[in-house]
Amino acid sequence: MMIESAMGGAMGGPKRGRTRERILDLTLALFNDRSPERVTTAEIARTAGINEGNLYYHFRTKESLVLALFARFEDEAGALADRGAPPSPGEARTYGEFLASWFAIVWRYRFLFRDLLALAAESPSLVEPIRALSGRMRVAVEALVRRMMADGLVVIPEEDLPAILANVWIVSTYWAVYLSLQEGVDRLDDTHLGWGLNQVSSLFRPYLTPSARDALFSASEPGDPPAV
Amino acid sequence: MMIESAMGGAMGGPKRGRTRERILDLTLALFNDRSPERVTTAEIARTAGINEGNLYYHFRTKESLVLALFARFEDEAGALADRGAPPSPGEARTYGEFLASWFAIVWRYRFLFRDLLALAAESPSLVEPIRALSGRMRVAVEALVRRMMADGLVVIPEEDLPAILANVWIVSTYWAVYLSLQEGVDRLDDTHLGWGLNQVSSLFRPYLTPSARDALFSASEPGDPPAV
DNA sequence: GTCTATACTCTGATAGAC
DNA sequence: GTCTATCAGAGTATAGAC
Repeated sequence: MMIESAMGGAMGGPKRGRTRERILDLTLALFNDRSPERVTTAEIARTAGINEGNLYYHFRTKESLVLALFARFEDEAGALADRGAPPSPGEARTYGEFLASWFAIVWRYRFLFRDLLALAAESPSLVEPIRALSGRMRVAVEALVRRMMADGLVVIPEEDLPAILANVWIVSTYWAVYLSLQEGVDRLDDTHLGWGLNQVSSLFRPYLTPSARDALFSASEPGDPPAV
Repeated sequence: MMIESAMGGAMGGPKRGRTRERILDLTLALFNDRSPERVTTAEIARTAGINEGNLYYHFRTKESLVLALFARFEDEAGALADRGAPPSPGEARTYGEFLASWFAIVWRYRFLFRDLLALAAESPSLVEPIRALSGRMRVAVEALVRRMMADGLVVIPEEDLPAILANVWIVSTYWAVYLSLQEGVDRLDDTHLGWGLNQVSSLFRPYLTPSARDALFSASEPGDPPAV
């Protein structure tokens, strides 16, 4: 991510110590397509065009691949969470953009979310990081929503808030499963992100103040049906 | 379920051709606890107190165990879906009870929902049944909601309905993951069902007419926090 | 119906030459 | 850094006696 620019000259060889990154990239793609359990190290090596022994030079265990990808994800998600709410509080559109950023990250690393419990069970060292990150996002989302309330964009009874926040987490994590299963979408792509965003924003819709209804989520085109 | 009472006398031997059912029962428990992928046939046999060879007499493949359990689930879910909406339309409480029945079934067979996509990938013969059943429930839920609308319990703009129905599916399927991950509930049990029910009903809450707010979901005690 | 013994395959992982 | 073996273990499944 920030390593790219740190490399010296020598653009000659297509591989310049980048094998590791290449492996991670295509492993992410494979894991997203199926779960890690159903992707073998042999397949990863073959896809990378290298030998299995070589793969194990770069990653001594299969789990370390998952760990490395989680670290990548954590970097991106953490940066977003720390950045917290969007810079200009009054600007309604930015809320939607924050949500869109979060969605894009979750989408990029969606294999992590397909079966979080299984992931935690197989990589116990991930249990705490997962929980921590999940909690961090939960706090960020709550802060965001409270700012929306303070800005008068939305009116939510205090007692309704916890349930809504939990539903935001659930829907923003698992909308893709619904889409691929119920709507028969075999291979999801970026165009379906808008649909997921709409599902989440629909959780807030009944609470929106009239003025906010127009401004909010205008970036994600609320009414869009999935491009199936 | 209805076989129990059909058995003749001979209560002497604890096993009376029931080994198969016993296997299914404990396999369901094991699968619910971890996914099928992480439960071995050896473990199933050991838990059943029988030999592995014997297990293979009753179920020639591991997949047939999953298939048999899905068939069980399908029976229960199908019966509920066909029964459709509750008998007495005017009675608000019955809507909540229908939802509760659905929840109980999903809960009993929760391993099927933990990673539906993986399940479909590994048992291609389940793809259509899963999709069909999922669609059937979708229709049943929509009919239910429309009756609630007709009965004046709830007021939902037509354009909001599709998103809400999708969210009902998503939340009612994956609330348990949120609970165990975010709230740190290690072993979920029936007492947490109320929490899940509340999450789903909270999707309708802002649309409820004042009179319905009191009557509806009174069985599930809306405000209940999870008994963590 | 149940057990013993065994076969076969897949997969993650290691050792060591180049 | 990369490749060629090669291994050990797990896990599904079968054959056949009782």
